[in-house]
Amino acid sequence: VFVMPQRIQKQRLDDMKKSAIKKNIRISPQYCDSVTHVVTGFETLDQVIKSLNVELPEALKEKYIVNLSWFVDSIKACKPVPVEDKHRVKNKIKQEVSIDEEKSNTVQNSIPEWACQRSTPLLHKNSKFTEPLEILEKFAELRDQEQDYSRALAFRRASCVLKSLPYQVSDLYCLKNIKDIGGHSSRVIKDILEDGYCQEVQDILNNPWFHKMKLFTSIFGIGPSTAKKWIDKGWSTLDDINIEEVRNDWRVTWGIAFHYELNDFVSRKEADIFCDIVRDEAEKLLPGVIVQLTGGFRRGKERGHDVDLLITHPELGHEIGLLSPLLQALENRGLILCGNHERATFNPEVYQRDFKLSMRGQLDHFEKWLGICKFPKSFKEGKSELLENKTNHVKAAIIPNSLDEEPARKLQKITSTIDQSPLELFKSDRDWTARRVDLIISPYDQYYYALVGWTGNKHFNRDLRLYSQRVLSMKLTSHGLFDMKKSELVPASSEEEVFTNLNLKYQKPEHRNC
DNA sequence: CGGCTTACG
DNA sequence: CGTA
DNA sequence: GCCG
Repeated sequence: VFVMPQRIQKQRLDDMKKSAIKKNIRISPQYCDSVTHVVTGFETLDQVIKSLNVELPEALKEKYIVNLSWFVDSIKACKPVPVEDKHRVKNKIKQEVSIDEEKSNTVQNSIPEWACQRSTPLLHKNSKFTEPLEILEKFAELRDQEQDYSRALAFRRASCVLKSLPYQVSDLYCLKNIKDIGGHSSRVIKDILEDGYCQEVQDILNNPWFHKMKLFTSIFGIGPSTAKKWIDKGWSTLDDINIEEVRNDWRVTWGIAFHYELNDFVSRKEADIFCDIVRDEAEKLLPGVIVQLTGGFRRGKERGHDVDLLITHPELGHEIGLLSPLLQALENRGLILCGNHERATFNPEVYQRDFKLSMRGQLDHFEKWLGICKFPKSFKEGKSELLENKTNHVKAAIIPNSLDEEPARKLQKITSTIDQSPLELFKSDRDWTARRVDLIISPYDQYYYALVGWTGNKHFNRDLRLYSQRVLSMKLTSHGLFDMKKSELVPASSEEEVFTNLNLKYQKPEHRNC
């Protein structure tokens, strides 16, 4: 037996040779005519021939060219075992090429260039690459310098295309012909393939600045800019934050006080129960109303950071005026902590510029409420009926967005309606948990565009909108689709129709986790 | 070397 | 600038 | 950062 040393770890090679000699398997120190078996770490015959550099490759045909498994089996059996098919090293030149072609063909055929043309499930086979890539995305996003926002996008696109692959990436060859994975992302994937980790990513994870940024930007109302200012003040933890020095914004005030709960996960059960309650209350006010849970939960996630509810009515216009009494009803049930009601503002000035004229024509009914709700702890066990007789709840601060009030007056209104400071309230004995909630009202003729927009995810929307613009010369928003060539709105009466209008295959919500 | 989703407060 |  |  001659064992070719290439592609075999030196220690392993020595160990195996020693074992073989012990078992009376004769090992030849070099290749020669008397050799009957050639053991190799190479995968194809042509590599073997090339490496042996023999004058007469024909002579090889009379010998067994086998892989390490034959050698291992033989050592186990204490004698050279019969050569089976699984042991043979095959001349895979042709096969290899055809596999590669096949791969690149399937890549070209089944991996379309736009994320909105692909199916991207929540669970996929390449998390060990996508998670580090998304660390790089987050880092670039937080760094927030000149081109960083777009660099973040590039990492997200690389991650996104890997999520849509039906197979696990096992070598860099898998990446050939795949778009959006360039030099940097390839290097990250290569590192993970070779070492199991990527040092660049590890450095970010060990970077204290990154952790401070992540902590501060996780506060509702705090973005990269404010977070940086806070770090420059020398603040590192939530306790370092001096509330006196902080922007007087209701989101920040409540966001800091309830940071722990707001960053906890909302379970699907809680979201469903809350959605049912809102639907009940809305139905009382407006029979026939549609209340749809959207966001991550609609995409199949079991946990989320907020609850998004999209509300409409099949009769166009019937949804007008629903939100205020609905919020009142929710407050009467002790469910509302604070929030901001964005009333539809019909501003004639927007008619001054081009296509927006058409987009905004139907915009005057747009209404939403972004806020924090009080979810009774009973939600988690699924006992929603308990909250009916709740009495001892704190009065809610609903901030009206009406034009006759100055900002200062609005802020005063918050503090005057609340008996305790947010922090005291957080520390007090409660039977509820603070949860971020978005309530969105949509007129029915915009509803299916709103449904797509509010179902997300964020990257799916970005991609969908860019695709609309670039490929179709159409402008997509959560209010509608505008054909810029024909200068007209394209209606949709189902979610499927939104995709048809965009010349796309329908993607189920569960497949929009880009 | 330009472009990177779109809209609201 | 921050939110979706 | 990656593409056209």
